[in-house]
Amino acid sequence: MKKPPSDANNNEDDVLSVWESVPSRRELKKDVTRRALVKAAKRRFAAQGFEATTIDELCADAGVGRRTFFRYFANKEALAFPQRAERLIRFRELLDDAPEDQGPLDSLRQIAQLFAHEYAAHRQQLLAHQRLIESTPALLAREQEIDRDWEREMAHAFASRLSGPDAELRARMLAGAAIGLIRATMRHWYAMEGRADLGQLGNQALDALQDGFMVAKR
Amino acid sequence: MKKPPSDANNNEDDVLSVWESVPSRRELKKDVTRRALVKAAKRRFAAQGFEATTIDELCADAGVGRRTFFRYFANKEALAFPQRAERLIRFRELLDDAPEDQGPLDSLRQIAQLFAHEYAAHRQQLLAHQRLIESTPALLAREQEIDRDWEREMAHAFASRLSGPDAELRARMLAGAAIGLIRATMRHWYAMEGRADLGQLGNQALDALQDGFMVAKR
DNA sequence: ATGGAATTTGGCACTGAGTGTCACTTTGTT
DNA sequence: AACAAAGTGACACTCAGTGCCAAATTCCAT
Repeated sequence: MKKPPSDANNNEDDVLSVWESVPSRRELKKDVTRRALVKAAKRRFAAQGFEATTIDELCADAGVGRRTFFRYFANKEALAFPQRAERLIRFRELLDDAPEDQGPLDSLRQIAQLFAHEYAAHRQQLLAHQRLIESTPALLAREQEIDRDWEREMAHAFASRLSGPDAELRARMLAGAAIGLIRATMRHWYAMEGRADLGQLGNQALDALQDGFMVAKR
Repeated sequence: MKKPPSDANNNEDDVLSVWESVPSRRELKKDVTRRALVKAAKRRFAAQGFEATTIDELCADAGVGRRTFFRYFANKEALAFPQRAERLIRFRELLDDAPEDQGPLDSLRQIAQLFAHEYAAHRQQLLAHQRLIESTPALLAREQEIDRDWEREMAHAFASRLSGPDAELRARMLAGAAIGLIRATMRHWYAMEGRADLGQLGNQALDALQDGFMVAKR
């Protein structure tokens, strides 16, 4: 669970690799177990649905004790978002790596374009995943939890780029509006079975956020 | 569970009352039970916290069988939002009753001002409630579920006021951004212990949504 | 290679949420 | 008063999630 087992003696490998840990035998095995559980979940969720799948079944599939399962995943829902942590980290890095001289929304726009391409490339997979989520209240709740993670990340990144007295507040407001807007956009894309141009949708959405929702006032 | 027990014969009472049901003896009793459960929950959640409170305890407090509890509330979380349905209905009515010649965001602004006043009036109560929610993951999830209800309501109301080809999409985007923005604003207000002027915060938030988040682009 | 320390594992027992069923009671209707 | 409908509570059950502990595995130093 901890990266450096002991820093008394370092292998010579670490000299070149920039602080990337060597996949010790234990780590390898854990990875295998984790993958086995995720794989089993993937199959069973698709075949039987989320709620009808019992943790015991998954443990049996993966050849793992029931108690062990909960050392890998905090709960059944976590199985449906196995990449949650990694994705969040990546998003943070993208935000951090954005050019200093770029406005928050411009950075976000650029990142959105990147994701739009990736999503288009994995369209079928994503559609199936979303169908699972949307048919399962518990998973919808988790998805929103994930959105809050991303919102926090955005608010943090934006706050460091805004100035003024209530920069913190404005950053949080912007992040909140952005994530709400993005989620709505994604829902639309999913509703269209991923046929719409996500990059274009994203731009349209961020345009509105940037320049205002100019709603006809009669 | 159904409003008209039978429409073969109506009491003469119904002639004047505009489709308001008479609180029959059964309804009265159900109301008492419901209130007893909510009251018990209120006390115990405040005293022991949400998770440490067991449904059996609440049933004992209310003098009600365990099985009966689940006929009144779908789950333990529902106890923390006993007004959920009523509040949603009221919000819908406020949206519906908004002047025809008013832009969606202007209607929203007006409703926000109304809520701002009410929230300020019940500050202490709301702060306590929010503290409970924010200390309980399960309740946070439910709160977001409620936000989605409100978002849907807004999207529906906005869609009927927008025109153009993708009015539906723009309505959903606006609603998504609005609810995200409002939630962020509320969090700020709660974080300030409700000392900030919520009406002013709301206006500031909606200004940004209407005129755009003019973020410094260097 | 080997022994001891640290980590991982899985079995067991337990709590608590939520559901199906059914007999019993209460309320409404005639 | 009698019959029907609605509401109640007890029982039994499934399943998620947790604490505990002894056995197994991996790591590390010699």
